[in-house]
Amino acid sequence: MSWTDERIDTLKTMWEAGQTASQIAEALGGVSRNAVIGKAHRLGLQSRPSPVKPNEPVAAAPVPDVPLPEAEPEPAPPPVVAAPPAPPRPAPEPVVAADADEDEDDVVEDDADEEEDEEVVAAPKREPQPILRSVGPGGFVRQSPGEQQPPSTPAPPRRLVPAKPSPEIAGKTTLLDLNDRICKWPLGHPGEPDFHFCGDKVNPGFPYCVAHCGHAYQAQLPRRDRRPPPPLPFGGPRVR
DNA sequence: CCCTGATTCGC
DNA sequence: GCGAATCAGG
Repeated sequence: MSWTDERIDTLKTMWEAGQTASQIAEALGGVSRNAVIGKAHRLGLQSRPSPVKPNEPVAAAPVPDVPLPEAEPEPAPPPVVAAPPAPPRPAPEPVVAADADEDEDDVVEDDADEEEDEEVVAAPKREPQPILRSVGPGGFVRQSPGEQQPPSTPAPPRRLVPAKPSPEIAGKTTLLDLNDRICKWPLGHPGEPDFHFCGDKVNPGFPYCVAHCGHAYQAQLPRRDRRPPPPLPFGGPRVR
């Protein structure tokens, strides 16, 4: 694979959106995580908080010694005397109940008021899905060599709550929502306000849902009668 | 172990 | 320019 404008655009967009190199590589397809990172750097994309990167080299000139004769009234540091510090901070007790002490006399009528009792479930850890042999709309059959992950426990019936992105993009599948099991087919163009992804369940084994697999994977037709308008994931060349 | 990004270096 | 190999932190 080569770095076409589209692919670079995708890389930039996703990188800036905070996607991991692995995710980007997977979305792009045909490239490794390293390739993505390498390219990102060559493009001059700013590195995001990486695990291995404490801080700047030695920058800070070890400011000489500022004796500060009469410095500020430094609160007496704990005179080390084996004084078992305060173990305070009892249980923070994750309170949810707003008022329980004051306002004992609540009105006794509205209890049907079910606010969003968000049950924040940890980030959707991506876990392999049971691979199901699938057949694309065009009748193609995926015959992957030796890359079929073994089945694993299906995700438990958890209710995922979106981290509440921006109001206008609510309901849309954004870059941040991408994972292994939703259709990554792009709708719109990166950078545009309503750019989002299909978001349907993927055709197992593919990055797109069944419908979009139909667009992405075309049966090879004789050159003579091949359709010009190609798939162009991620919007393809910007048309404005 | 897994993950992450950074860097190096042969191509 | 590219990306595998390697490194190193979490």
